[in-house]
Amino acid sequence: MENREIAVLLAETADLMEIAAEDGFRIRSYRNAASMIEGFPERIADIARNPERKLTDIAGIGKGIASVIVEILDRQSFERRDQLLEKYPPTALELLKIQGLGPKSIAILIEHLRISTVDDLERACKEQKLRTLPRMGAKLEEKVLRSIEQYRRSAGRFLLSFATETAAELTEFLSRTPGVDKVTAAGSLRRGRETVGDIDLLVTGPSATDALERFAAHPRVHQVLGKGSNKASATFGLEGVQVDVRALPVESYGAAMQYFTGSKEHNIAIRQRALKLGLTLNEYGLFRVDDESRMAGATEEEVYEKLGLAWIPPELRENQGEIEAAAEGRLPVLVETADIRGDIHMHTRESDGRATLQEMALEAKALGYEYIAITDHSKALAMANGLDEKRVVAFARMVRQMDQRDLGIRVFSGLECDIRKEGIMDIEDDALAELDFVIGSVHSYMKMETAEMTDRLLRALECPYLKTLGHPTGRLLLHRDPYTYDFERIVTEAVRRNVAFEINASPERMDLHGSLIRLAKSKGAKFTISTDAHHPKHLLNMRYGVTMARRGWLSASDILNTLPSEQFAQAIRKN
DNA sequence: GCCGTTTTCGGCCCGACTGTTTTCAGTCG
Repeated sequence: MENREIAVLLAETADLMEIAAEDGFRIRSYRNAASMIEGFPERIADIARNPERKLTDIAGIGKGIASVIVEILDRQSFERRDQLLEKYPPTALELLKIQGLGPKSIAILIEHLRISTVDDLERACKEQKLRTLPRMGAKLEEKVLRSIEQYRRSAGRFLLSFATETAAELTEFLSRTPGVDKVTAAGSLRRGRETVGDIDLLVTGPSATDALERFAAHPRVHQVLGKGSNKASATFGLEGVQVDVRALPVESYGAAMQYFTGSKEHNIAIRQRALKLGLTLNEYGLFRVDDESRMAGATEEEVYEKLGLAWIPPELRENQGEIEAAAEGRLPVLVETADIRGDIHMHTRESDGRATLQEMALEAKALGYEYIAITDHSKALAMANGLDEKRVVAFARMVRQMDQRDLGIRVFSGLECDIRKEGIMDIEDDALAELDFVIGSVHSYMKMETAEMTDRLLRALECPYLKTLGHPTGRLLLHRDPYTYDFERIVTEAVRRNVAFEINASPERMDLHGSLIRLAKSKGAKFTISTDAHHPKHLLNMRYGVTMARRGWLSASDILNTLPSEQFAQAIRKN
């Protein structure tokens, strides 16, 4: 059983406990344990099995949850969860995703109206049954109906790239308000999560509140959800993403940035730390508890500093050890987009790309890269006009004979070679030997059993020409789950064979996930970051790969394509 | 249910907004 699955069981149980109105602190413990487990770099199942290790050594896991985990590993559930599921239908968890309804209301709806699905809820609203219940009225019925519509339209989450572009559009728009000095995006967008639920924009300046009016009147605002003197909320654009704009006094801007960037878990830990120092932190500033005097608030740096911490990059703020690292001065220097010297996964018209090698190379050069690798598909992807051995060899020769001085950028001959069902590389070794750089990727049979997929990848790793595993988990965000295999085993074998892990920067993939990157790094893995571009404009997506790398705590030295061209060529030379 | 360099018991993060109220519970971030 994987960490993510254990975490889901604990988190869902916490939700049910909330509906059952159990002790809030106990619920928080379950949630906390779930989030620690989800981000934990080792497999919890392995630790539980190892007699020399103790689950209770993990922060947030004590005796109670340790025994729950053992039970989960044994039978995929545990006693308290079973009891709650007898009382409440599992579909009740979906109701929690409806904005405006919380656990208390849901408990009442289940008890009085036997509501268990979103469809039930919609019917009850339309039949005006909610208003018969305590503390519920006509306005709530309307609000819930709107929330249901929103929920169905978007499933509530959006790609980071979409949120980034939307935030940029609105930031530009709001910045043009007279008397507005600064507009900044906060929230999970700033932390670089691969999907975000809503967009938080913070505005400051002498007339910051004018920006709220201006926002509410924006032609692409779909529906204003609320507007006061400090905050305006609205759904925006065709997709209906929720945007919150907050106006803040300049002396609170840093505290607000800290507060609204989150994560929730990070903030709780930070505020606990503040209390231990006799301080209290809220979105307006850092204050002494005894005389309420202001200690900090204008900038984030000053808030962290007064708490005895180095400034923590937003990508790390998940309460996964970053606070301890900041206290001890051992935060990593994270990789930046400017560190990347070459994009080494891209396609051309030779397979399913939209541009020629020259067009891709010129765009890469314009972006300041020193080198690229052209990595078209192999023949298994017939639909993509993948290359067979003959074309592979011809392409490698063509690149070798090409006068690259004219292009002004070095071009490595590469291939994204399909890893076939049995783990065999799609192209014969003697053809691969002609190339500078081979990526191995899975594109088919992604629903294999874990053990079978592990064997498949182990077999692929035996190929002496393989340099990188492309999009290593195959996930498509909001669309397709990652395929499963024994990740640690593959990491160990990849490290032994000097095969790197690709961090695929395509906004639909952002594959690997941050916690897997961190796990792989802890085992000594190396990485590449590439866009998998099928068009020159896709080369701009590099930032999303770098964001993922940062969420995996990587420095430039962990990443092969931060090397200068000659050293990179050395690094990918055949073993 | 977790945790501890004051503690193995008694704490556990903080504030705004809203709707349904006549003083506040519930929800959200």
